[in-house]
Amino acid sequence: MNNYNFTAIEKKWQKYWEDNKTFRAEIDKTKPKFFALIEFPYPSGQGLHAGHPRPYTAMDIIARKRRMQGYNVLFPIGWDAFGLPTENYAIKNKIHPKKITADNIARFTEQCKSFGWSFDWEREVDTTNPDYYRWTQWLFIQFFKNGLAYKKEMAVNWCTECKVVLANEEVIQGECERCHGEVVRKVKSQWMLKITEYAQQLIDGLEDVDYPERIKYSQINWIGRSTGAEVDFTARAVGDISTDEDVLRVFTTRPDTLFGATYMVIAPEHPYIEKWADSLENIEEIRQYAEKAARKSDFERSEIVKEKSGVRLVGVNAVNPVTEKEIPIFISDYVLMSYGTGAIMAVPGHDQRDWEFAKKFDLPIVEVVKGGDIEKEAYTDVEEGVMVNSGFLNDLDVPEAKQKIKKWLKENNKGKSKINYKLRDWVFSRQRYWGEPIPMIWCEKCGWIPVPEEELPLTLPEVDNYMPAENGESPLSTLESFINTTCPVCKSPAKRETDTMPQWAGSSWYYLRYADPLNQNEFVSKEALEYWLPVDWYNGGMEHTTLHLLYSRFWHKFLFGIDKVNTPEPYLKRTAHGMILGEDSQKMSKSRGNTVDPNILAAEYGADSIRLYEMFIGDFEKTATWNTAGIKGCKRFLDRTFGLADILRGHESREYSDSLKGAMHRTIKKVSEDIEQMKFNTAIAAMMSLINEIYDNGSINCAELKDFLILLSPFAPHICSEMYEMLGFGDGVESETGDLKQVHDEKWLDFDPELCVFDEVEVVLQINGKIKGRLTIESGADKKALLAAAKENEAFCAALLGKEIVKEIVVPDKLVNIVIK
RNA sequence: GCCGGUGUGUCGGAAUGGCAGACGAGACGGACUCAAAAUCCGUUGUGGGCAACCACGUGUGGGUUCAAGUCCCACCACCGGCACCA
Repeated sequence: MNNYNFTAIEKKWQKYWEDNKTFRAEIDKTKPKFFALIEFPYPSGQGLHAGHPRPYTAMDIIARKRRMQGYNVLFPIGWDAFGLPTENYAIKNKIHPKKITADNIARFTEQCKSFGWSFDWEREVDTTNPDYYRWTQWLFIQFFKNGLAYKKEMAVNWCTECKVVLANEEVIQGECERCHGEVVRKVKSQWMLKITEYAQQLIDGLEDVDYPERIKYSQINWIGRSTGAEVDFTARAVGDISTDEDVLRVFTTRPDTLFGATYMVIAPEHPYIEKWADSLENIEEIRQYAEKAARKSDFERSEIVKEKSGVRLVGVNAVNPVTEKEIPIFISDYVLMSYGTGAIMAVPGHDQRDWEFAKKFDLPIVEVVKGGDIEKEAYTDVEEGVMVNSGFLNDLDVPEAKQKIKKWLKENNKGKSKINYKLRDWVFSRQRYWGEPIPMIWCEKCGWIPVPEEELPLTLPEVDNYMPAENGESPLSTLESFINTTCPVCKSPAKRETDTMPQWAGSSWYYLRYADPLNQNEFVSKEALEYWLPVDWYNGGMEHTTLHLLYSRFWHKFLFGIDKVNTPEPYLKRTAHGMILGEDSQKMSKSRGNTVDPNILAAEYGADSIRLYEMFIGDFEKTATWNTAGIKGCKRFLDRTFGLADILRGHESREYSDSLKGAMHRTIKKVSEDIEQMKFNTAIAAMMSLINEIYDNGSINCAELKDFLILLSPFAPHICSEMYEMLGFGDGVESETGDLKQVHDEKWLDFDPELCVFDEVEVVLQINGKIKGRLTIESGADKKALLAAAKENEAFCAALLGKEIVKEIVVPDKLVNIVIK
């Protein structure tokens, strides 16, 4: 058998698809639409790597199948092109990032096209194109106008290497996600987006979408809802009744344990510390502790997890609102200013951290819930346990006590029920060049004013040096011509914001732009929106679950709220693929030298072989280890597919032959169902089994080969198109020559469930669960017939002879098991 | 520490509670060839036996069941996420 000439074939069909705009998507209301989305790539200088083709081929298979099922498919591609690596490369090589980006996109485009993915290339978007980021800026202004973008002085994560502010989510174990530089805390004025306002909606919305449980679960955990109560304690200087009482508010999930609160702890950054400075005898010690805590990154703060540290505020005490006893106040870095109110009531009997702290500082531990041994550890069980030492709460169980104390707090104006979220607002400012300029103007008289929408895009100006300024500000801050402007409201001199947006900005709404990428008047037209949205199926990486996926859901919910989009959720269905590791089972990286260039392999084995291999490598949802040797099996399978032409018996047959009919129907069923569940590996295995059976059969007829090509075409579209044309398949299968007939114009195949079953099945005969023989019988035989047939089996009978039968288990088409004594 | 996931031949991996190892890779033997590659045929979990066959076998230990890779309990290892969240 000759190997097929994949180089020529793949070029030919790629050119055909491009010339004929085969995969162009246009609104057609006579057809159901299907919006298939992949995570658009960051066009890095390294080019496509082995990880890209896996998710892209997977969605391509689904998109191609949907087209054959009669859907009008939108399957777009674009470039998430702002970002640090490009900027760092620009700084190092003194090349404009725009130029680098253009080169990278050109390279990526060529590489993507050589895999034959059925993208609509006319809808390409590029987040760095002013026609695109004009609308990213416009969207920011909508956030601002609706009170969801605000500036805030805050301690931020500062990467000492990149000299840039990072979002909490970009800090990995105290290191910068990108450069692994040390991250410390630094106070800066930052633009923030109020994602917290959507915390509840982001949780609730998950009920209506088809996401895997593990994704819903991580998003819910990330948002971190907890229900409890805010309780107002009072605090005042010791022995000085003339001073005013201050209200020290805490958040607690255990208001039922209020009688056990024997001290309080506030965060080192708590504003009351300076307010109370005059009353505090040890203010210097307190300030020193606070300063030390501030210098530590969150990582370092959490590293000292075993040993609790803190300083007592000498001179100010608090009063527990129910016991009315005076209790001490401490500062400690285990209390975070960013969560709750920055202050806690400490209940050492029933919270392990408080318990450890109390042991260290020798503070009273009071049992208020019976059930544990608080000498040894805190008793935290809320399920069973009865209140004690708790005044009017005594003898209630925990849930009852929670209800009663909340009522009491409300009636006595000492607090109220409260829901808290771990989710924090999104730091949206970057002091970098290669990002969308934030379209805001600072006017001494009018405050922050957005750039008038008709002046958008606010384009990135040319600079000589892309390096952030030494003080950490954006390179734009050194550009007088950019900074100086006039206030759009009062026309007096004003200054522009010099921060740019984070990379997540452009990717938070790109799926919307795909619906209407060339629109110059709106970010997307109503008509396009109503036809194409929401996205029907979005596949991407697990690593974006709590970042990109949550951010874009937030933007979408905001837009839904101001009536700019028509659905509450952007994505109906989300799936996640596993990563591809290098041959050494390590994450692929240039420094490890274990990267794989899929284009080099495609040149050697053919794009269809690589597509197939990446789908065959293992369970799509799990990480997989690359093994170049494994491609051979897929290449052989395609060679054998091409060889089917040699054993084709004429062009007459319109129906499957008796010898292959069952196998054909079974494979159609298996492949159809497996694609829907993204079990591509077993779908391919089924087709391999079928081809083995065809070769065992010795020949194939025209109906069988044509349908085999239809089935395989989403996986290996080039070879299938070629054979389809070569063999003259199409409307009339008898044609010998054929015009350019395209396999993807065919209808996807149906199967007959009745024909999927085998005529005969082998049934296992067991005695006490041990296999004693096998029996071939027509499939579907009922229990009685099966048992009777089993008892006629000689070896089986012999084993049963003279034994007492206790039980007979018969499973049709599977087994007969007889339990004997 | 907490949460989630995974653990099956030499390797990648299959198995609605019903014949473990589909499919592929690799290896070995053979055919073709001057030879090699490619291709084709066969063998390939472990131990025992000339054989048909027998015993054992899905991280470890227990349990449920006529029947467990699959369900339950405890543990171990690895991978990923989170890091005192009141």
